[in-house]
Amino acid sequence: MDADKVFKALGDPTRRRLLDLLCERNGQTLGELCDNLDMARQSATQHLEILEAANLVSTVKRGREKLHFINPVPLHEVYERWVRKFESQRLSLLHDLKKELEGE
Amino acid sequence: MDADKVFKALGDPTRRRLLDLLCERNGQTLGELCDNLDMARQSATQHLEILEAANLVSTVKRGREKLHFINPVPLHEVYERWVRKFESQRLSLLHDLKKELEGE
DNA sequence: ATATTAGGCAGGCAAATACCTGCATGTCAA
DNA sequence: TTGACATGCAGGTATTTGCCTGCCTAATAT
Repeated sequence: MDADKVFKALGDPTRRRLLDLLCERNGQTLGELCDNLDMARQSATQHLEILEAANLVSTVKRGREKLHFINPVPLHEVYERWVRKFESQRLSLLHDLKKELEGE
Repeated sequence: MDADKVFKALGDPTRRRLLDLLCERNGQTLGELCDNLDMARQSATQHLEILEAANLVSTVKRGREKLHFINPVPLHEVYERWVRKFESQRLSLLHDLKKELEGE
């Protein structure tokens, strides 16, 4: 997994919206996704390309349509490698702050 | 929580590195953090400002030093609102794909 | 067969981003 | 008090990003 691509992909609200849309109904076409986006089709295409490069979305061609499927695996890996690590610090934050304010 | 600020903040590798550094040792000064970054001090400052605006880092002044503390709460909220939601789709992906390829 | 529809390709532009340098301020220590 | 050190402030620039328009191809429908 390319963590940088995943984080960059998630860094844009339009792309998170796309993932949301696919979460509501998986396998939507480009056109269907565009209907919910308020931007030109080509702009949406570029966002979907970024999501695909990050492996967050997979596509399948069916006739002249392109179907989009969400892939949650990279998100889980991001969580495992990044979020959990920082969560374990949670309880110690206030303690650290206090110690520092007291001049250690 | 401003989800957009958090995601944007996490979208840069330098800022993730900063969080990593603070995870190793909380409460580091700007100078200490810079020593591990290979960029000008002012660049690091800008990254830290973004992390602070996203509430991922809190700072305390002690004399002429500025101490930085990681705040894992927004990360947990991001996980709750975003990652878990998509994880629940995991098992259905292959099923959806199969269905679509068969022409539904 | 031809019109319509779904999507791809190429290029162009303005704003945001991630760097930088130079100078100013405030704190500590000799 | 004066020099060294930690950080803040103010631009300046090159690259990336997100959006667009215009045209092209391929598949379906009439």
